[in-house]
Amino acid sequence: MLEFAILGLLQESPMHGYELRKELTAKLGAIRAAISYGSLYPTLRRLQAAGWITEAAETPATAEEVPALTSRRGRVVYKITAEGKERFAQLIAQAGPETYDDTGFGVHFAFFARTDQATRLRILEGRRRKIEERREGLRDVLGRAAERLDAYTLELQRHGLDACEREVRWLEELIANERSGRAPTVPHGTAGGRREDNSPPPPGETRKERP
Amino acid sequence: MLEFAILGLLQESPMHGYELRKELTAKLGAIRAAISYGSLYPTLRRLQAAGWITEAAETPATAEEVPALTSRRGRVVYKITAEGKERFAQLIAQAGPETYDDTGFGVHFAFFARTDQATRLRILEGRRRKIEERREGLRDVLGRAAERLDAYTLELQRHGLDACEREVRWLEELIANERSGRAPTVPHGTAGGRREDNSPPPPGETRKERP
DNA sequence: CGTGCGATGTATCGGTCCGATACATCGCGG
DNA sequence: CCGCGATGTATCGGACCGATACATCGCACG
Repeated sequence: MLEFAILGLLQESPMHGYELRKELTAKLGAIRAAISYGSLYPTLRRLQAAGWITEAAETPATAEEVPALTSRRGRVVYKITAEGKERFAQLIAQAGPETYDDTGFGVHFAFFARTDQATRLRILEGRRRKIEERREGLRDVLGRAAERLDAYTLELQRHGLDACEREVRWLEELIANERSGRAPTVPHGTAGGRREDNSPPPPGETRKERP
Repeated sequence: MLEFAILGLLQESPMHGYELRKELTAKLGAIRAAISYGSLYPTLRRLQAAGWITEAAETPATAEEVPALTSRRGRVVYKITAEGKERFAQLIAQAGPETYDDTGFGVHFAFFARTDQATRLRILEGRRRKIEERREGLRDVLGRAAERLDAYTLELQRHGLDACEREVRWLEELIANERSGRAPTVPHGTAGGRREDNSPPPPGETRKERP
């Protein structure tokens, strides 16, 4: 998951670890707490070893300079390689079961702007299926096993069930939207859909809407 | 977290691993997917080594019998020890930061029937605080950084924000309910609050309703 | 002027938990 | 009688977290 997210972010621009974490936190804030350095740095090493990212060595001020004072480690900027882009595309295409769990789905969704429509639809539907299953499980427990459980546990299940139903509805809207070929914005009542998205030209896909 | 849940469940009755997993799944179904054996069995060993649970050896049919045919491993039933109960009480009392994250809160909530009212209140309020912080973070991103993010990412944040607001409201209700000393049931429309819970005498608290 | 502190920045270590895998037993239907 | 799905215990490698350590930079406050 982290691998996927890093590869996705580095496609927008080269970054160093600290920055990467901040961007990750901003982009995935709805999904999970801040990523830990204890996973970030080892993963960066792994990706570099695999050849999917490379160090881009912070502009050393016209060479000559920098007399290695105190060894001056400085920030390590990473950028994605061609192989890395390939890897990312491959990770998008093949959807394992982990693509539909809470974190996996969230991360994939966050990079939908770099995902082609067919895949978006597939992921959205897979997620819906998974949530529907969880919902049925909760309904079962609330129906059949209700007597065995205490009031607090039951309340927890009810709240969970509520969240499931809500998410299914959300997914339905997104799927319908996606099928009709329109932009992602869902009619939300408040917080009217800002559109525009002046981000860097989404490479290849997403540019269905030709001006 | 797993340690806490196991100790909590084994207080209701002795169980073997497989059974434990099923009960865990039923009780925590709203929170997380089924627990993995890859964590369950090692944790059981750890708890046993610490002296918090012991093997209760499935009734060996009046001894003598069982000629070790094919070594007959059979099911291993665990039960909680006095030290284990102490440990559980201690884990309830001390609330670290992990008590308020999604999983930690869920697990603690699931055992609220074994938690005294003051602690319930403290946990509920801690959780509310945490969710409010997450909510503010999302509002910030949706306000300030909205232009930098693509439409899908924004939609994800909106959905997350929605979930936060909903959970805060849920917590408010629970807290109000708790303060007024009443039972946990939240006015939900459907599924009126069943009470009873004939499990072993909840130690000290929760037994407001004496027959 | 210095000094200390919070933000920036890289890195490791131990521990928890997951997913895959393996393997044995039991009861039941074909 | 055979297979197959449920029951049941167990291990291994890997992902990720939380705590911790340490170094640099800028600036506010004395």
